[in-house]
Amino acid sequence: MKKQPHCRQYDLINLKNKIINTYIVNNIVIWFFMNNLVSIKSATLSEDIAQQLINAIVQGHIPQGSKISEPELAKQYGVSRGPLREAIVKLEGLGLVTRTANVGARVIQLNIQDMQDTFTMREALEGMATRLAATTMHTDEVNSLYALLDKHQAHLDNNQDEHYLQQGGNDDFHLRIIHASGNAKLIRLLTEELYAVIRMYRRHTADKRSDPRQALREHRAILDAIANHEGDLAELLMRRHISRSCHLLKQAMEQAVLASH
Amino acid sequence: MKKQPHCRQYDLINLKNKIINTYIVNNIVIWFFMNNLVSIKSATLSEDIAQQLINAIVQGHIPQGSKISEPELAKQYGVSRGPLREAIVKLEGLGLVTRTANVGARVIQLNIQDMQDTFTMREALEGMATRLAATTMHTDEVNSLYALLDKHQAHLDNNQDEHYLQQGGNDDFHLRIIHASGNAKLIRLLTEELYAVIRMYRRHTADKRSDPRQALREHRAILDAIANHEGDLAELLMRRHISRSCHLLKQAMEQAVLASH
DNA sequence: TTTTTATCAAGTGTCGACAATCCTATGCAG
DNA sequence: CTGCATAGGATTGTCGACACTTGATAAAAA
Repeated sequence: MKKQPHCRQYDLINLKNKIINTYIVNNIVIWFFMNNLVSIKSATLSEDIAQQLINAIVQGHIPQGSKISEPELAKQYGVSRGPLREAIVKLEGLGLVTRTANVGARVIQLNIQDMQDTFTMREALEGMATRLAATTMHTDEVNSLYALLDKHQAHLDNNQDEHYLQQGGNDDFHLRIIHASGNAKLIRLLTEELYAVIRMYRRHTADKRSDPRQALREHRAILDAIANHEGDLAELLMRRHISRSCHLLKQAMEQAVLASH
Repeated sequence: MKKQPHCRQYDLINLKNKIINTYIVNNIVIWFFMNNLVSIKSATLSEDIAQQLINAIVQGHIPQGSKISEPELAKQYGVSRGPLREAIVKLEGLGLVTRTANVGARVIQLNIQDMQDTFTMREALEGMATRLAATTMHTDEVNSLYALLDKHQAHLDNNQDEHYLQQGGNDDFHLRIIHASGNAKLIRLLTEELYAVIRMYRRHTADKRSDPRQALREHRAILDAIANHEGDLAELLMRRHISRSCHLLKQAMEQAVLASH
């Protein structure tokens, strides 16, 4: 078999008269063949392992507080310890594990104090993102967000698929506002680093206390402020919204602690 | 020579009737012998290399935008490529370098947009830290900070050693407020991750426009608000203070760009 | 019994080597 | 001269092996 030719960043290559479009985004290689997705994989093993580890930790397959054994995981994922260690270093940077020299890595232990600290940071950052979005967001993007909220409303009225809002749907609104801020640093920190821990907290506490209708009302108020380009108000409302969800999560965690005794 | 016994975390060991106190803090090993500092070094090579690389980049010994060659640096620091790679992964997490698969790492290129994005994040985070500090700071800590500002005032009145304020002295005030917030996540992000890039920006732009007396006045106003436990006001003042320094830095960078043409 | 010391397997930190990929230079065809 | 294909050196990604540390167990001393 002929050796595969080079695939460069955002490159269009011609392989035996077949047009293959190759993208490399964030070190993830994506192959299109005649506009159809052919293959998608990380360019390096360590990227791959890191992503798998993040998912495993967030979803609880690797329990919180447990020790991470390098030889064991290496065997499990079928790689050597080199890429695995790189992945662990990355997880340490994300705050998902803590490492001690000559001892090893340990998955973080969730607790109320840490959760509040995290949500306080999120409050500050996402509040700022909302303020920025309010000053720069275009009318069509605002309308698109209104349509998203209408869809959420429809989901609630039909009283079906309520899980959708609790899972990804609720995040859509937040993520799109964050991206609308246009601040690359802010986007990276909130969406790549902080959200891993936040999703972990939500995953591990079945927050049935949260009221989707109340959340939707707050989302509408925030979007109204953005549509009117009222940065101050938008930031204030977003901070209150996050602070409130933090409070609810705290109650759920306290209840879980009581139930376990 | 007898083999050295184990030195565990926060351990007190007895080596041939000599009392040696061993601390391991943040993977940095510190040895005391009869209350005198004997030796201090990182527990692992990668920690050591990472710290040296951070300093080299922040102080410009490794120029911005330059490519990082693993074999070259490994030879230079006298280590193998393994620990060096771990250090580079860490630097990527700090946002000091960007990595591309199969190509390598590159020191970030400073520019005005990135600087503004960074300072906007800092504004949000340090504003929140100031708000938290205003609600929790004790009287003695407030007085200690007033003493610090008086010292700064004395430095200014003597019109000597003005460099002290520009360098570390100015940061003292900010760092102590951040620590007073009591939010561990916030402290780590601001002091360990963000400040590396911020120091890099200040280092590479001789910001002679900044007026130490004005900065000192603003510091006093912030501290007054903290002393009165006015969280809202303290946050507002800190954000304005940071926004102003961002504006000055931007002017300096624009001037530097013009001068280089 | 209690405390100290020695021993040992498991795990982590580090290294050198090989395979895969990228970048540059050279040659060739048009 | 320009554009494309190929070849080569240099760099990155990955692997297996070895030295040192750790934590626990067993032996020895008080």
